[in-house]
Parts: sequence; C-alpha cells; structure tokens
Amino acid sequence: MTTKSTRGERVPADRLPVARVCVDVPLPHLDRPFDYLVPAAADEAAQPGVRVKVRFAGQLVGGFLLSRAETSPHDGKLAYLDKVVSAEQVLDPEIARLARAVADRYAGNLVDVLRLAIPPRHARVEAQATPVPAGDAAPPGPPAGAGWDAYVAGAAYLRALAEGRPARAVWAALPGEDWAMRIAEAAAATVGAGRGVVIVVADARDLDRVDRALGRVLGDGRHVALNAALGPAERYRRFLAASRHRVPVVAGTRAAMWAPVAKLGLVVIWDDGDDLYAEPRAPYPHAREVLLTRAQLADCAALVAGHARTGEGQLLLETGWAKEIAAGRDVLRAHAPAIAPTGDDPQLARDPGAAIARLPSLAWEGARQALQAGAPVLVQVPRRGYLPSIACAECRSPARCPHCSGPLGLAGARDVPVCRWCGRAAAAYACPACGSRRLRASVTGARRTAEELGRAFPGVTVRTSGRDEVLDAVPAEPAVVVATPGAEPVAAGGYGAVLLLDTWALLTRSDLRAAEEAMRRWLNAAALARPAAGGGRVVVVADGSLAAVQALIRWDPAWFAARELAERRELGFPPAARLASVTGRTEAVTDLLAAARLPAEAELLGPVPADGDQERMLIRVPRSRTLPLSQALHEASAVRSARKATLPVRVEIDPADLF
DNA sequence: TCAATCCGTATC
DNA sequence: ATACGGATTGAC
Repeated sequence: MTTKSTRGERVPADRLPVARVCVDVPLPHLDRPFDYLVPAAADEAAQPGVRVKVRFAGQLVGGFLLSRAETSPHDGKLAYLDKVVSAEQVLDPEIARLARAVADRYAGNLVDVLRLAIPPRHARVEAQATPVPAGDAAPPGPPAGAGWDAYVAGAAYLRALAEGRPARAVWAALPGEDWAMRIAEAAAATVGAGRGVVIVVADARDLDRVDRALGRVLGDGRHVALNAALGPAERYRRFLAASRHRVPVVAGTRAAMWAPVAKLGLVVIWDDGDDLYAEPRAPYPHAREVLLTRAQLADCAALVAGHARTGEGQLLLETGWAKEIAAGRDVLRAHAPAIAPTGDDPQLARDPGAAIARLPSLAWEGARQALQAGAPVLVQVPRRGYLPSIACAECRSPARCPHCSGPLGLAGARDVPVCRWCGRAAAAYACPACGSRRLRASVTGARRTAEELGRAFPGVTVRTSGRDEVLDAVPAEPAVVVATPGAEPVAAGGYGAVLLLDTWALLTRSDLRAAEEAMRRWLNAAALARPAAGGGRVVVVADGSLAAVQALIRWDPAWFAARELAERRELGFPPAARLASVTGRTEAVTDLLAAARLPAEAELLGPVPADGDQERMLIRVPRSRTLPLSQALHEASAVRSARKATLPVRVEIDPADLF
C-alpha cells in the first residue's frame, strides 16, 4: 500500500490525480478538505473512504480520503499523499455526507464526527476475512408482521417497508409488547425489499433483546450487534462485517447509528427519550437527530419507537414528517394494567425514620395480592444524586423564572431563588399555580428500599436491580424486585404489581424534561405488568392530579407529549425552539460571542455560573434558524482558533443538561 | 544594502 | 505543531 519511492520519482496518477482529504486536525478553522496529489503507484488503493497519511503543516497526520478529482481549486502547489494506510474503504459515502450534515448542525468539525462514526483501525482484524457473524442459530421464525396488526397503521407500515418505501413513523408500543420482536419484524420486511437496516437502542440489555429477536426472525448471520462494551478488535471486526456489506442489519447502542449498511432502507430508535442517546463527546450529537438526518439524506424509512413519546417525537407528528402508529383504545384496554395513584405525604417521605410510611396502604395491598397470586412485584425507586431544585411548598409546581422560564435554584446559603439560566434573582417569587410564596428543596431518592420492603413482606424473596448489578429477567414466582429506572428486569408472564415510589424526587428535578422523563420511566416500568384482566396493577405514589400521573393512568403518552410540546412552545424550549449553550471562562465566552454573527432573532440568556470558574450563556433562536446559529458559532470558534485563543469554549446545540 | 531575526498567518 | 513570508532591525 505504501506509495513511498525514491525522492523526486513520484508522478501523479493519470486519471483523477487530486485527492480531497479530511485531515485529522480538530481545529475549527481547518474544518475543510485539503487537496493532495495521488502518486501513480497509489492510484488503485486511493479510493474514497480509505485512511491516508499526509504531510500537513510539516507534520505527518492521518486523514480520510473523501473524493478524487481531476483538478484542484487550490492555487499553491499540491503535496503528495504520504501513504494510503490501507485500501479498506471505512468511510462510506453515505456516512461522509451524514457526518458533514451532523457537524454543520452541531457547530462542530467533520473530523470530530468521523471519530465518533468510525472505530479505530485494527490491522490484524482487517487482514482477516470477515467471518460470518455469530448469532442465535435458529431457523427464521414466525411469519413477519402479525404482531403489528394490533396497531392502527401497523400493517400498512410493514407493507410500506416490504415495498421499500420511505415510510416514517412514531410508534407508541403497547404495554407488555414484545417490542424487540416487532422491530425485528420491521427489519425483516425491509431486508425482504433488498434494503439495509440500522437499529439503535439505549443500553446493552435492550441490545440483547433485539439481538435475540433478530436472530429468531432473520436467521443466522444476517445481522451484527455493535455494543459499546466490545473490545477494539471485536468492535472493528463487526464494523467491517457491516462496512463490507456482509450483513444487511446492524443493531447496537449509540455508536451503531453510524454503521454503514448497503442501500439503507430503515433506521430505528427505541425509547428515544433515554438520556444515553446524548453523545458526551464533541460535537455532542443526539442519536435521534443523527438517525432522522440519516433517514432524510438517504430518503429511507424511519421508526421512532417507545412506550413513551418525547416532545421531539410529537413534533415529528405535528409537522407531518412522520405518521403515528398506535393502538386503538379497545386494544389498549386489553393490554394495559389497572393503574391507580395514591397520594404520598411529603412530611413522611422526608422523615428517615418513617420507613414503611413510604409504602402507602394501596401500594402495600397491591403488592400483597400479587404475591399471594404467585406473581412477582416490581418496585421502582429513583436513583439518588439529582440536582437539588426548588418547587412550590404548597402545590409542588417546579419554580420557574418569571423572566425566561428557566429553573430556579437556591444559590449559596441564602434563601433568594436565582434562575439557573439567566441569573436573575427572583426575590419576590410567588407560585403562578397557587400563589404561595413558600418554596422547598426537593429530596433525593433512598436506596434502603430493599431492606424496608424485606421487613414489610416477611418471608418473600427481595431482589435488587440497579446500576451495579442489572438483572435481565426474573421468573414467574412471588418475589419483590426493587429496581432503579432503566434497570427493571422483564418478568416471565409479567409482574402482578408494579409500584412506582418516591416519584417526588423525579418530578421536582429542575431539569427541563423532568415530567417527560418521569413519564417515560413510569411507562417503561408499567409496561412490564400483566394486563388488568390478568390481575396486573400499577400503583403510582404521586398526586393523581398531576398531568404526568393522569397520562399514566389513562396510558396516554400521545396526550402528554402534545401537552409538553405545547408548553415548550409557550416557554420557548426545545424542541419548539433551538437553544445553544456556550460554556467557558468569562473572557472566552465574551470573546466568542463578540466574534459570532448571530441570526437577528437570537436571544441571549445569561450568564450563569457553571462548573469551576466557568460561566454559561444560552442562545435561543426559532427552529428554522438552526443552521445559521450553528454556522455563526462554528465560524466564531474558527476565528478564535485561528488566533490561537487558548481558553477553551464548549459550544453545544440543544444541550442535554438544561438543568 | 544585506542578512539575521521577529511576528503573524496558513497549513493542500 | 511547523514552515513560510513579510516586516523589522542592526551592522557595514
């Protein structure tokens, strides 16, 4: 592969002698292709998508060959490619376009996105022939699609996939749904049309479910699972299985959204509200947005799925970009458990001595009956560690800034609430819902629940599933299963009862998405219960008049999402508006914003203090101004980096943590 | 007048 | 990071 030869003997390739290269230098002002000459000896290997080494500003750096051209617009003389690292075309043209679009949208660099999209090379793996991937050896299973008949537009959607049409849907999965199997069926329909599929789930446990379902529906060797936990060799091996088009279907956690497949026909994201979908590395793209962009660019089908519905999912429906797939009320009634609220007493909840008081009698009774009937009981408790926020002491509405609707917090030891977004003090705060002027801090959840419940139900097995140790499944026998959100094991035959405790801690988080997130977690847990006809019941320990609780009781995620979106329109929050955050030392933030030619509609909020000696500014624009905003911020970053500004500034579009 | 050095800027 | 060009300085 080496193109090195004796000095001076290199000649350019006859045809398309120019290689357009994305160099591995993550500086915003160098975020554009650079042209190099292809030595004749490297002509064959220097195909679009290969890794190359080039001399750039005196240094040897890596890069990706984006395309070949006959001529270059560059005035100066071109240098030769130093070498083609390997002939493996790891950057698919579809992914190259996607990565550029994502970089543009998130005010980031192409190289940064490519680093997220393409796993590090493993030469030994690359030299091997791609093996047929291992999977559950089983003959292709049930006839695809029957399970989709329960949904109003379900059968039509599968038909569209089978015909290779770019159908886009937001799917509200029924409680108790074998969603992994439905997704596998959708994948099979798409594969049947000769197209590829990319499926993204939030964590390893969900991936296992999808992996098994795909094995059953597609048979062996038709898909790979890309797990973030894989070692570098296996990760690259599976990436190559997709990249070399050995499999039509890729399923995986976040990074799998970049997986190349031949003739992409469908992208799927399950439970798109999960915060694991927010990429923690620059430029911080969200998996849902990446996949929707991908579907848009590839003109393929998309499926945004979950028991819950996010504001973003709702927006896709309201703008007409996607169609709804949901079950009718009668079908829903047949699948849903009986759900009832029971008030909690905040005084008792705060008293560490009142252990059993956290289990109101309705919840206790529901659990007891389920255990007696021989069924397991799921108890969901929040994880500790949420940011303390403040809420009305009377009606518990989260306290929001009268000026910009940002969350109020208590700064320092004083009692004056201060907005976390715009920094204004709200000394005269009165609750807009009930008029009360009394405020209280929210409490965090407790982890002693397992022991407490052990005492509440003597003789019953108590199992826990949480961050440290996650249970996949529990048998259909009496047991109390205490789990944190996202770690709920599936129960064979469903839980007899699901108890949602300490909801207060979830609902009063100062996060913009607190209610949406609480709703999502409750629905995901409640979906594991048996149908009401089979004795399944859910008890949510929360005020029954709260909208999220109402939506849960009626199992109406659509109503709740529409309400949330309407509220965010009112308040100017994402996804109804676009927000960017700029975080860094004061001088740096000021410097960047001074250089930024922001859209005329841009509204600046802040500054507010951030970690360490940093501060944060928020910039709000209408959704339609997203690209001008990103472009302005990227350009301003470019000006700073060209000037060798040393103080770092972090730019995020639609930041995941809006406090 | 020329060479050594400094500074800013582009990096193909 | 490094390399190059134009400006600047200093010695003859």
